[in-house]
Amino acid sequence: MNSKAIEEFRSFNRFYTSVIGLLDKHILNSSYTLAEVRILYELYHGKDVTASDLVERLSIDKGYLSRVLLQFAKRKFLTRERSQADTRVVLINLTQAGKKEFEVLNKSSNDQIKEILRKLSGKDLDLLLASMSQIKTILKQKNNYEKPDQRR
Amino acid sequence: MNSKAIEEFRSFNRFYTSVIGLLDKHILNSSYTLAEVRILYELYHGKDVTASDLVERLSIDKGYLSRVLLQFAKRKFLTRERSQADTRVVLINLTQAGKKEFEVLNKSSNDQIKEILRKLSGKDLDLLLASMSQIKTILKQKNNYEKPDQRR
DNA sequence: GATAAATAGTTGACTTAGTCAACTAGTGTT
DNA sequence: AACACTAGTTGACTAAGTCAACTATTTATC
Repeated sequence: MNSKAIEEFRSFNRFYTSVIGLLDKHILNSSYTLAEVRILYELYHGKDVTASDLVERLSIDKGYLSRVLLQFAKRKFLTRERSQADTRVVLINLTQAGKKEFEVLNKSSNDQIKEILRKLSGKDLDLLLASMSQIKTILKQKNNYEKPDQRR
Repeated sequence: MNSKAIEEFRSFNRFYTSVIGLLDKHILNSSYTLAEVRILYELYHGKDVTASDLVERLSIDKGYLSRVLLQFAKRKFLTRERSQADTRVVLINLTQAGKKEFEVLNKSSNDQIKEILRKLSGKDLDLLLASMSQIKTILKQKNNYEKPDQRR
């Protein structure tokens, strides 16, 4: 099979790993774990999110998650209330403080990316976004990256 | 500024993070750390590599690296000899066993990617690779992802 | 040419993120 | 009612990575 293609694919992966690494490193200066940021992201973008939802979406250990959520609760970033329908599940929602916290992180990430994009010409920016969209649609159609394997 | 662009960029990053995560998870089944695999990769693709080289290229802690290299040396995956020119530096090279070890890992990764690419039509494959190359050239020109900040 | 400053790599001590398994409490199934 | 199953918590642990101090050597400065 086309080993050139494989090598190019892997070359891109290495390259993009370092891109993501750079962006992540930036966020990590904000004294939050990557996992924590992702959790905040999910909570910010959903309502009545459950721990199981997060476990599934983020492929994170539920024990670990439980502790992270406990920390967030202590810091008043979120509220947890038992579901009426099923009292085993806890519905999680960000408080105003939690939303604020996420927004600060989010803005900082946006600013960093803005800085990167600002350096590009309009044409390059268009090309870049088109290429990204292209890759997403091609890889999404056949594979299921969205839902990684279940975690305990 | 164009906040749509930022959101698309970030959306791609999230998506590709999960792609890479999936690929990495695969390698991680091989009882090697990601860092270890990268180290093997660098050693395989270069000769007389030094610890400092690796620290710079992989943005890895030199203490941690030192221990990983020690393990590899114990397992006879590599040789370390003092440089004549500068006796502080140690020149690292993979042994046959080390090369073999990397090749096994490498083949396993290749097979996994082959599996992904196999599902694509020839046209999609071309588009995919073209998009990847596009992204690389656009992002590389203005930013320096290749050389992350120095580590101690 | 001696002394200071810098660099390569090692070591020890430690922290933190994440894992694993066992457990409680509640729900669905027969 | 008994059984299996799911949601979430807790305790015990480990691997990965960090940080700082140290040795040995090289380079720069006076």
